[in-house]
Amino acid sequence: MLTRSEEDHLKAVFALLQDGESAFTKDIAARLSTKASSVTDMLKKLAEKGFLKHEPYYGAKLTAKGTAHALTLVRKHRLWETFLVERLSFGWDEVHEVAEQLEHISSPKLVDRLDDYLGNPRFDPHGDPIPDRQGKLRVRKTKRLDTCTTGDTVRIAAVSETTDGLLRLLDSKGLRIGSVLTVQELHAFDGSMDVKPKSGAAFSLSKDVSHHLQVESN
Amino acid sequence: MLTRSEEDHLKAVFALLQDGESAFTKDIAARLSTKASSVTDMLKKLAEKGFLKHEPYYGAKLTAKGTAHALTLVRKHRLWETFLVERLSFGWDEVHEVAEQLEHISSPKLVDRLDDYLGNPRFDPHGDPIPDRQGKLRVRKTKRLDTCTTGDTVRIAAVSETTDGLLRLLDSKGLRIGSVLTVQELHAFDGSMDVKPKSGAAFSLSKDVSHHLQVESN
DNA sequence: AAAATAAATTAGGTGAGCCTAATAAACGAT
DNA sequence: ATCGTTTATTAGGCTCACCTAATTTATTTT
Ligand SMILES: [Mn+2]
Ligand SMILES: [Mn+2]
Ligand SMILES: [Mn+2]
Ligand SMILES: [Mn+2]
Repeated sequence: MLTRSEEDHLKAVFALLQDGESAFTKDIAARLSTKASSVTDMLKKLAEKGFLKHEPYYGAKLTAKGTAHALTLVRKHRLWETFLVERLSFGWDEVHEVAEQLEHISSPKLVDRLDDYLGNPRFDPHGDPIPDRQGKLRVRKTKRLDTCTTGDTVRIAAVSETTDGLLRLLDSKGLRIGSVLTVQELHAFDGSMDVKPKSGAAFSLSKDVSHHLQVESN
Repeated sequence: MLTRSEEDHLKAVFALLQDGESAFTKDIAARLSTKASSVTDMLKKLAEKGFLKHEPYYGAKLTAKGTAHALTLVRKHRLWETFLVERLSFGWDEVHEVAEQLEHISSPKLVDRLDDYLGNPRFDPHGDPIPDRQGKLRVRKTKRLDTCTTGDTVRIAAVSETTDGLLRLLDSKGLRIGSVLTVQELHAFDGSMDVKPKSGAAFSLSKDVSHHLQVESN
């Protein structure tokens, strides 16, 4: 049985490994708003318990056991977010904090029943894939909107980095998961991009925004 | 903000005060499977924070603030139990443990949305009243089945003490909240009682069981 | 290659929440 | 009124999850 703090560290390592090769102490600390020395303590403990390998000064990698447990956390987090949005009418910018608590509720029966109750959703409100009962995570090949070029027509698949501010900005522009956009112009000066939604007038997106939108070809 | 442990202590005091005048250290300890010395520590802390008055050697009483917070916990606990049974098809003997965790999730919006989603239920799966948004607890006047006499016809209103074993025993006899029974005979020897359900054959209930059934006149 | 910088670890300390053992208070029975 | 029992509190110690400050290791710059 892992504590809430151990689970949050494990999840941070998992998230950082999604792209990079290793998860580094300072990045874990930043993600959890804690200090590097605290992270070192925790990495030692998690390594002792067999959830990860800690190579001092060279970061951490998950073991199979660690990956499996991290996937149950991700599954719970995303299922709860889906419940909050689909059933309790929360906004997609209001769920992260609560799901951060709910993901630590320990009851395998609860998770699986919730999954069925929601109709075994494949993606959470932010477009992120939900691991299935066996912990299998279906990864889609998407690209970032800021890597697209003029004329591309794409569909928004996911928002990476679900900070409330970004989500509310998207709301205000009428953008959501599934929205279809055509890139009209790129501005080298500030990296901003003019896009045109399927219906409605074109508008501009800053690099900060387009960088965090995962899109797929339409 | 109270910790999970503080909240559990507060809830124990609240539960013990329902009948008695004061909540005593040893009873709180028994209820939480902890030691009296740990409870003393916690009572001091909760008293300092203004949730209760601790009269050393004479137990604890809740302040208005303490009662209000305890009621939010009871509300959350019972709403989650209702959700688990009504929406996720849990048995009434399977929900206590999980609700014990869920009651500590901190999000006023979540509780109230859940309440609405469930249709503002007045009672939980065990027949216990659910405090409303304002913390008002509607108490019914019920009597224990073991205080009834021959010929009484009553409806089961609630099960006090929701231990899994008792609940499963009731399941096996086809008894649930709302079941109507007529008392046929009392056996002084062991305190057992013969009862006849509305439809079906009469059967016997031990004192251990009848003592924990709250009933109301039909 | 040495020096400067960045990152990580270690050392040592704190408070929360538990424990056991020792002590003190309350209370029922003689 | 005192004794013995029950109950509660205090004293002291442990682990966990943090922290700051000091030190060590790795990396980048000169
Ligand atoms: Mn979390
Ligand atoms: Mn999400
Ligand atoms: Mn609880
Ligand atoms: Mn209940």
